[in-house]
Amino acid sequence: MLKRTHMCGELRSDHVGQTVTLAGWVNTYRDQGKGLIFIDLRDRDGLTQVVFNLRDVDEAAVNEARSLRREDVVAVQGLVRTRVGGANPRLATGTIEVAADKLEVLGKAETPPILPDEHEAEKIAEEKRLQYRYIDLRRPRMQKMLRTRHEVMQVTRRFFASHGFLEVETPLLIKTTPEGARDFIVPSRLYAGKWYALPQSPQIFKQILMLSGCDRYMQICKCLRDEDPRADRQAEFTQIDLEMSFVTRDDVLAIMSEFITTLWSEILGVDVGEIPVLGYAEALDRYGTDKPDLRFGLELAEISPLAARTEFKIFRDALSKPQGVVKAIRVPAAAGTLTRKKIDGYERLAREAGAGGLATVKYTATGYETGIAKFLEPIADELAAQLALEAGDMVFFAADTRAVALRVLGELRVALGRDLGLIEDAFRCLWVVDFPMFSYNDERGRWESEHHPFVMPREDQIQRLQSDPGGCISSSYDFVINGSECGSGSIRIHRTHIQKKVFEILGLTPQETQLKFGFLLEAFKYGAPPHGGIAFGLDRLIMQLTGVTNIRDVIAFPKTQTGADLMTGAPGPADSEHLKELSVRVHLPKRQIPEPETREPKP
RNA sequence: GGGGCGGUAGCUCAAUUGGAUAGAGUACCGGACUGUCGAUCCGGUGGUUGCGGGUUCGAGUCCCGUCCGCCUCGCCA
Repeated sequence: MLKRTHMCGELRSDHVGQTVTLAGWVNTYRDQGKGLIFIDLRDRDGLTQVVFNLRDVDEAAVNEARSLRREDVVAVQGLVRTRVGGANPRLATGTIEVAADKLEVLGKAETPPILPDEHEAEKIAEEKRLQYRYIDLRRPRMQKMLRTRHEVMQVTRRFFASHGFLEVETPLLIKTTPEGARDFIVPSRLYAGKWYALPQSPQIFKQILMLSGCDRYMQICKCLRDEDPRADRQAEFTQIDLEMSFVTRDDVLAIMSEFITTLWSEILGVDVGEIPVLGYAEALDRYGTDKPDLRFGLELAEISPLAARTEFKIFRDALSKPQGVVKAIRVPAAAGTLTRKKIDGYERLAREAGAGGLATVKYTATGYETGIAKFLEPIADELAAQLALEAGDMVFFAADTRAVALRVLGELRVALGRDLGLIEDAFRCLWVVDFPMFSYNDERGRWESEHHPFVMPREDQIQRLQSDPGGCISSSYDFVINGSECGSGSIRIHRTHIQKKVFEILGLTPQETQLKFGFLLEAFKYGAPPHGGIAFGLDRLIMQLTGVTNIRDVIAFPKTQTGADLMTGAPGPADSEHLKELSVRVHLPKRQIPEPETREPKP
C-alpha cells in the first residue's frame, strides 16, 4: 500500500518539487478526455487537486484514473507542482496540484445514495443524512463540528485539571431514583426481576465523591432521560459535570465564568466579557423567561397601576384575578414595518401561549391609533412616559395572570426580536440565580423541586422551608447564553436534617426516604463538607459555538425524535433466549408496535 | 398522547379541476474534449408516487387507516 506522507489540506507552494503521497476520497472528477483527468481528493483536512496526464504517466494509470468515481478511496503518489491552469482561490491548496505517477484504489465505492457536498447538504432530507451518517460526516462542516467538539473537550479537561479537579468516572448501571425524568432501565440477569437505571446525571455520585474527600470532581459523561426529544434535546446527551467542596455560590460562579470565558476565547477567539448575574424574578419581569436572550432589548413593562385606571374590560378582568397583571412591550418603530399578517401571527402565538388575545396599539405624533387606542385616553401621557414611546412605535399588551402574561410576552419578545432583525451577532451570557426551591404541582397536589431534591436553600432562606416552602429561595443557578440554558447547578444540602426536611416537603414518607435515599442520608452522617457544582450541556455549548440550531448536528451519531438510530436500526428486538436469561417477558399492547425498519442499502 | 408540516427516479424537486406514456436538474452508464476546478457538450438507463384499503370509467391528486421524518405542546427533578 502506498503510505501517506501528507494530508489533503496541507500542501502549499513551499512543497513544490516534493514527491508526496496522499490518501482520501474522490470528491469530484473532471475527465478532460484523451489523457487528462483531474481528481479532487478529500480527507478530513481539505481538498487537493490531483492531475493524471498521459504526457506524464503511462496509459494504464490514466485508464484507471478514468474509472474513478465519487467517494472511491484511493492513494496517489506524485510530484507537487504549481498549477498549470492557474490557481483556484477557493481552495487552501489552490496554488498547487499533485501530478500523479502512481494510483492505488484502496476502496472502490458503489454509487453513493447521498453526496457529502456542502451545497447539497441543506437540501438532503435529514432522514437520509442520518441513515447514511458515515457519508454525511465526510462533509467539511461536519468534520469541523467533530473537531470543535474534540477541542471543547480538550480545553475543558485542561482547564479543570489546572484548577485542581479530578476526572472521575461514575457508574452507568445505577439505582433508579424517583421523580425527575423517566429512567431508561436495564434488567439484571443475576437478580431476576430487578432493574438498573441508566443515569439521568451523576448527581448523587458526585456528591458522594465530595463526601469521599475528592474535593473537586469533573467528568464528561453521558446522561440518559427517556423523554421526547426536541430540536435542542436528545434522550442521550453529554454533560460537563462538576462538583467542588468548601465553596459558596459565588465561588462556583466565579470559576465557571472563567471556564466559559476560556472556552470562548480558545475555541473562537471571542471575548464574552463580564458575565452578569440576574435574579430569577427580575429575569421573568423584564424578559418573561428564566433564560432570556440578551442580544436584544424589547423589555417587558409592568403597567398594572395605569391599566387599572382604564375602562378596558380585558384589563380590568385580568387585574381582578389573583396574581392578575397587565404587562406591555414597546416595539420601537414597528408601526411601519409590521404587517397586518405578522400581527395576526403574533395574536395566534399569544393565544397558543395561553392568552385570550393580544391587545395592540400604534403610537403616532397625534397619539394612539387603532386597536385599543380609545381605552388608553385616561392614561395616555403617563403610559407614553413610562414606556418612553416615540412616534412610529407599537405596543403589545398582555393582561392575564402573571404566569400567563409573562409567558405570552416572553414568547412574543423572541418572535419580535427575530422578525425585526434586532438580534445582534454576538454571544451574551448570564447567570440566573435565586430560583424558588419548589413549585406547586396542582395536578399532583404537591410540591415539586424546581431543580432537584438536593439543592440547598439560600443560607438566609433555610427557616422558610418550614414556614413558606413556596417562597423559599434556593442556591441554584443557571448558565444562559443567547437565550439557551446551557448549564445548571447549585450548592447542595450537606446536612441530614435539611435533606430530610426537603424530602418531607416533596411528600416522601420517612419510609420512602429511607428506602430510596437511605444510603445518601447515611453518608452525610460521617463527615460531609459543604459543596456545590454545576453541569453544562456539552451539546448545547457546541451548538452555540458552531452556530447550529439542531442538536443532531453536533452529535456524531444522533437519534431521531422517536429515539431510533436510522443507521443501525436500533432499537431492535431481543431474542427469546436472552430475554429468558433476564427473566423478562415481552407483553405488547393491543396495537402492535412494529419493528423499526432496518435500512439496509439495496443490493 | 395532542397539534402542524412533509414523504413522487439513488438524491433534490415538478406534475392545472381527478384525465392520456408521471417530467426536470443532479447522480449513474455510454460517447466527445489536454488545463479543468459545483467542468462543459451529446445520448441513454432509471418509478411499488411511504404502506394498506376505499370512492371513481379513471387516483401522485379525493376519503379512511397506518408507518416514517421534522417542528411543537405535554414531558424534560
